[in-house]
Amino acid sequence: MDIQLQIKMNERLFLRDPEQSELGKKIILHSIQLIHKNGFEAFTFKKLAVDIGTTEAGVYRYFENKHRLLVYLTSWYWSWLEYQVTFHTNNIEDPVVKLKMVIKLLATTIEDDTSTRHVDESILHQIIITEGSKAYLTKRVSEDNKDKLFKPYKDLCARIGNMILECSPNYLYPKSLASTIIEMAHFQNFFMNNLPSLTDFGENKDEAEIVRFLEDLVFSSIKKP
Amino acid sequence: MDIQLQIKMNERLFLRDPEQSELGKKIILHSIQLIHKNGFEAFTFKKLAVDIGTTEAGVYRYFENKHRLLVYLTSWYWSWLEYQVTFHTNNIEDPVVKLKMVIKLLATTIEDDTSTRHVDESILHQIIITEGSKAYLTKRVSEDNKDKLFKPYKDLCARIGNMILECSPNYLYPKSLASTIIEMAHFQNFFMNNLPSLTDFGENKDEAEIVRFLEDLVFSSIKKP
DNA sequence: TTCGCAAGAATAGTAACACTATCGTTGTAA
DNA sequence: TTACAACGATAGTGTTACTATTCTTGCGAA
Repeated sequence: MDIQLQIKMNERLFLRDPEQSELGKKIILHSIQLIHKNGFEAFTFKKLAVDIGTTEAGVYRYFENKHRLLVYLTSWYWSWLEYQVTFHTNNIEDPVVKLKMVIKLLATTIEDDTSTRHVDESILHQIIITEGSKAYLTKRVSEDNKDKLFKPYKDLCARIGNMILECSPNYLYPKSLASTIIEMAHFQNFFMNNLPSLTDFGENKDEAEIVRFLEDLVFSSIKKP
Repeated sequence: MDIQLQIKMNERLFLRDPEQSELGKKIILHSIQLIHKNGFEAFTFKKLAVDIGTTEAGVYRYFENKHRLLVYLTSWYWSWLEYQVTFHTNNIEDPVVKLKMVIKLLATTIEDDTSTRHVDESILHQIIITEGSKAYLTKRVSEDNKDKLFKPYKDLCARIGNMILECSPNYLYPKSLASTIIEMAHFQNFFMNNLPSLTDFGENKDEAEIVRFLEDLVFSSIKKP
């Protein structure tokens, strides 16, 4: 079975749809590699163009600027992750089991998904950990939000919020708890690997411990008194 | 009583100590205003120099580059906040009351502290919310960490972790919970004001609700079963 | 009183970055 | 065959992120 997964992206994210051409796919593939290698600050369209074998102008035909490209990548990631969540929680009745599955998906490094050939999800996951929040921590948030650029993130958050309510209909902060899980799944991972004294996982550097921490956090909070 | 508070900063943060001269203090004061106004991405030493009435080269004599200046500001903020925590929890015996005070200090906008004339803490607080994590979300984290640039952040985190242990000596994740509180105090605030559907506080936009959420999160987690 | 020096002002210069514009080529769909 | 879209090639502009040099001023020690 060789099914290719295509994610429909918000058209405001790009000037020309990168999924629709070879050059476009190369831009996605190589930008992920370059950002992962040098970090978003050091990433430029010039370097990307050289890497691909095209020109700066070529890249600019697809994306307005590098920030938009980052928003595109994060957006793609959250959409893909919501698909993963849907897929892996399908047919599970117990909302507690569902929520545990979500936490695992959020906090565990994913193996590369072969159904999306031009994206390496495990590298993208690393990028989102380090650069993801830069997509919205800007003066442009509100504008970008009006253009619905953060919809995938918000959809995922809403879905997790609903699972929390399924577990515990009276819990007061489902959405905030959902965004907390999402952010902390990434931040605790970053801290564990880079500033370990901010976590309790510095010794083993084991993602499974982050999962346990998050499960403890969530289920203590939503359990009825 | 007119007592001036002076925070001893790590010398690697600057080339020349900005606290020791008028120009230095102006750099701090105006950089806070400019970053708040235009965001860190749009902030440049050129603009800062014009704003102050000096030259680019003048600013470069104090700070290596704008990232270092950001690290300086965040570092200053965390030191100042730890001082606030020490001050406001002094003589409080009950660790639960102490922890509640900390959450309040973290999640509530602080009035300007007149004992530090060249820093407006309430604006700085806003900056840390939006730009704070950019100080460490870089490829340079490990190097900067070796230079102990994040010590104030880590100290605060350790202190809160210890309070958590005072409340509940058997709790398994005091440091991770501490960093979670710190980060979420800021992120939930940012979300509330910019991406409200990621929170449960969009209607009233009241910081007190963030405090209640965090208190619920913390005390549910550390309460013994 | 002047000498020496550090802080800052003034100015200039460079490489990289973030774009924008123009023009020519090529493949393909009408 | 022709018309157009995608891309390559090239050029150019203003800004950013620095570095370097020279000059002025004020201040403390000799």
